[in-house]
Amino acid sequence: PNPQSPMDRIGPETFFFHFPSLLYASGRNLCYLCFQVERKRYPWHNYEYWNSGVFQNKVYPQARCHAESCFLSWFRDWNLFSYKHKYHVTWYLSWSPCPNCAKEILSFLQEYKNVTLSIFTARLYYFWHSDFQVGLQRLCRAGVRVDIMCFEDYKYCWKNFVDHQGMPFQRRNLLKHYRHLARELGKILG
DNA sequence: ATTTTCAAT
Repeated sequence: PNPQSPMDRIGPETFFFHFPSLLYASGRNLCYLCFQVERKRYPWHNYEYWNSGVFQNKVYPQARCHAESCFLSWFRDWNLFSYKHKYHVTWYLSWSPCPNCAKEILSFLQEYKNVTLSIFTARLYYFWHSDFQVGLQRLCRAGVRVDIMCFEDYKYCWKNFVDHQGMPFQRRNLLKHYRHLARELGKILG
């Protein structure tokens, strides 16, 4: 699958359907990945905003591409990317990474030592399966920040990744099972 | 509430 360009924003209805921190999230058969990339050009500089957008997993006739994988191939193939600068990537995911994606992320970070990653996820994907737990543990051990999306994260996403047309942020049920999921993640990561 | 969730029916 060739890398596709990200979207700028998603609609409010998509955000409110796909991003609530539900424990039982039937019908969320897609995954959204909102990303922001910051760049530090010189060691004595601060990180500055560099790029942002939204990926959705893709289903090709003969292959599937999880949202994380879409981002990574886009980032790899991106000509403007430079090994000379440092990058910090932030993801806001509707589902946390599966074991395969965790593996792919880890080898990406092995390859690009100038990139660091923070993952904020709305929900934990199959969190009761041990292989999914191990994937998250490995990410954490490799220095990836892994957290459940909190109120501020939702507000940030609304502002930057939702086509809100001036509508103020509403929390609705976005944080419904936040505490439960944060506890589950805490148990997984120790 | 021990679940179906990067679809399959």
